Amino acid sequence: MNDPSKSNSQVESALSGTRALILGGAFAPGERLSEPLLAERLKVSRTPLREAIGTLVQEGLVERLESGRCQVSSYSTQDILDAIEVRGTIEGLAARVAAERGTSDKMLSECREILAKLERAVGNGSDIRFARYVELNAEFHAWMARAAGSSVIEREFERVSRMPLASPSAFLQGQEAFPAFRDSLVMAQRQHRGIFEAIEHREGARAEALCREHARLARQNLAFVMSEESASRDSIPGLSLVNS
Amino acid sequence: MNDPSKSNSQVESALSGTRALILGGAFAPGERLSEPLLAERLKVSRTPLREAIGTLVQEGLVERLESGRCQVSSYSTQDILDAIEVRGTIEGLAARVAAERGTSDKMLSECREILAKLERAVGNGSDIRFARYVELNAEFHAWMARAAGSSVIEREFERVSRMPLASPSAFLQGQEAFPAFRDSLVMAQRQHRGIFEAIEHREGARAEALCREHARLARQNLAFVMSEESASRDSIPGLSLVNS
DNA sequence: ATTTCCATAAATGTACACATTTTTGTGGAA
DNA sequence: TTCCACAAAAATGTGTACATTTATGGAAAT
Repeated sequence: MNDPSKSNSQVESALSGTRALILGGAFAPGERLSEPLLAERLKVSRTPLREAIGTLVQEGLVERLESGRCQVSSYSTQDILDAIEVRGTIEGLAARVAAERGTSDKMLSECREILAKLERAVGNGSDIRFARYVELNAEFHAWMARAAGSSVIEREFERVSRMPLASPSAFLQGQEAFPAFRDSLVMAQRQHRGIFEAIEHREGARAEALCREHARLARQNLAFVMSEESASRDSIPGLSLVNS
Repeated sequence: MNDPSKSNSQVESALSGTRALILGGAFAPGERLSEPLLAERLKVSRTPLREAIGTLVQEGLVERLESGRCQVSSYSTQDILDAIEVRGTIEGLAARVAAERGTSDKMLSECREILAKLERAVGNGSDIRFARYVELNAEFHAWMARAAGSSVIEREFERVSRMPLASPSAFLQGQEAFPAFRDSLVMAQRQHRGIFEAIEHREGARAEALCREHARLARQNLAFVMSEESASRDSIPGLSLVNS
């Protein structure tokens, strides 16, 4: 809806195709990309493919070597933790500014509605509608991005949300079977409420601190999916790029 | 030094050329760019020019319309204030992490040297070596980017430093004649010292708060160059893009 | 005078060819 | 064996043509 994704353009096709290949583990971390080969594989010509690769470079999924060649990125666990910290920091900024500068009644009631739906999706904690939760969680975060009322902040917010493996729902795919994740969702929803309240009552510092801590929930999720307990190590998009 | 800028490539030439034209006020804010015309003007073909424009879009200097055309960005004063706030926030994150995780002796002494040079450049406050100060100031900020010891944070740090009109030295060009600016530099140098001390003594919260406040010095500089008192409204690169 | 519509002009998106650079692999010398 | 040089192969950088989309401007109708 928000994303006008001109899905019938060659560059869009190259972008989503390459991204899917990388996140799906079709390349080893550090593996070089060949434009001619990739272009043939994706049925696009090199021109739009190169533009797509440029986008992936700035997203961080691909790195450009000095020679001009590109390689698939490789992340350490620490890299992901740092990216989560960056996201929490920017989200915290957005929330603080939203609180300090104030938010319209219309925005506030929009958020109340999202929160109510989230609570319904979480239910009593044992019968979570998982996919629905992920969708609404994304809505809540999009709301926060807008809440600051600043296009500059919104822009940065969206950028850091796209950092590989740092997105709010990066580790939520197909984990619904694990009780630890359900608990995590209940906790997250409490924090959503807290963040909203802080913004509503113009408590900037509280909103910021809660946002940072909220982002840090992703740490636990990361630790869990990296553990042996989770059989889904390669069901999480992009997790194959994590080395140490 | 740090920037390997392959200065003899066509895309580099297109990039610096277009950037210079925009910052120099060759286009009105909101003016559409024509690839064929620009290409001819810069003596490059459309292929590298398009890549350069893509970079400028992600820098924020150019916006892409839905039709695919591009236009030169237009900023409100608030946009710049917000960008400064974003920069202060990320710099604060870097400083906090540097303090919390600790910084090597080698890094610390590197910074001490930069600070000593800065103090010499500032002198007693009345005979500031302006250009030298700007150069060393950039060094200090580059040091902070590295100090966190995280490539992810360093990357974001550098990104936000490139946001138009939000860079640490965006408003320092050719303002040396004004006493208010000299005072600002003395103040800034005090803050540099404070940030360094906080990092050295592992005082994360202090380092973060000081960084944020340090970035906000740019607000005053902005207010000053926007005032009538400053005759240099169009000697500052990019200031012609500011409307309200 | 204003609006609508259409023809024309111009811009963007894409493919492809070719020059240049980088990588790769082989063979010979230390 | 290991190292170096060099030729072959392959990749990237760039120019350009062309198809398609979008913008422009003027004529006709209201």
